[in-house]
Amino acid sequence: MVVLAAIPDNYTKKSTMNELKETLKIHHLRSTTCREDVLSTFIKRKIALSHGDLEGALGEQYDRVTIYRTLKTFLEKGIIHKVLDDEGLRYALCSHRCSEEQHQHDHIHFKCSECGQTNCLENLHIPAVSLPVGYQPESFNLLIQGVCPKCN
Amino acid sequence: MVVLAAIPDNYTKKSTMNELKETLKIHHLRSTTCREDVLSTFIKRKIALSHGDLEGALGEQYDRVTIYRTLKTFLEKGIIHKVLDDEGLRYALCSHRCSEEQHQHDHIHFKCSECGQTNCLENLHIPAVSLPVGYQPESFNLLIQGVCPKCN
DNA sequence: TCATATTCTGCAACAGAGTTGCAGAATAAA
DNA sequence: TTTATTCTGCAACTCTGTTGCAGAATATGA
Repeated sequence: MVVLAAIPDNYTKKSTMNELKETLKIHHLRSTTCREDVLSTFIKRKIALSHGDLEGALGEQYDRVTIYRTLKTFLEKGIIHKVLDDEGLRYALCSHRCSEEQHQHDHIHFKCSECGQTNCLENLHIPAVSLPVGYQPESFNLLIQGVCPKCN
Repeated sequence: MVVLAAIPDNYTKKSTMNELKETLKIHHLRSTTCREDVLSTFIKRKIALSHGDLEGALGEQYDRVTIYRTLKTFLEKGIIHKVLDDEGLRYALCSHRCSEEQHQHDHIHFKCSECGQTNCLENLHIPAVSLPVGYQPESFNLLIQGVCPKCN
């Protein structure tokens, strides 16, 4: 079955189209050009995107509201997740297989203070934190700010 | 010298007033009733507050804009810091001695999914994360979501 | 205590982010 | 191809946050 992270970099347009449709289908969403374009923008750019970024990329083709609703739907279905830094809210693809029911909750994000881009650091674990008595943790979100390899 | 975290719970109104004025003075800010009230709200509530929270508490006494500007000033002076979760932006007192020049950048925040309150967990360290080659970290921000001792 | 330079506040007006209702358009499934 | 369901665009709105400016309040030195 299709997992987003498995989509190769050098995909052909046709196979991508099928992958996109497939991904939407898995999450019980209708295939529409807007959803395919939003999804494909996330896949191509590989970084966390704000609503503004998407509006910049697709704003002439789709209404602001539609993009908002697409993001909201993708969030609910577990296709993307929120990424927060001190500049505001962005979204990034869920690399692990998430769904409406089950969502991978631990994330490490790295925000570069030079280029401003935010990436998910996959395959990294957040080390255990020993919390004071009484605190029952459910999810962890680590935001690291610094300089990324490209800008280093 | 006065450190905010050192202000006792059972302070008298008068001594608090002096503490507040003192704190503002340390950071080279004029004492105004708005600033004192905002500061004292943070001290009393002990949790991270949004602009909306403060407007709810002080909105009849002060203009929206003034509260925004007070928060901005406090941020710049290192009196408070930003706290982000998936619901948005809040602010919390800096417990360590921060200033305009030097700011303690590593924070652990705990957000309770029951009562919705967010606390800073002082005295806790974020464990070392081994980043991929090329990433140069500068600051760490860990948001833990779960159930707090009060709601447990 | 008073005068003055500096800083703060409130108001008005604005920009941007995000939401809602509704009618018409597009999709999936029979 | 038909039909039920879902999606989209439009209009209008709320909420958050910002800016400019004039008048008010504060700190400082005399």
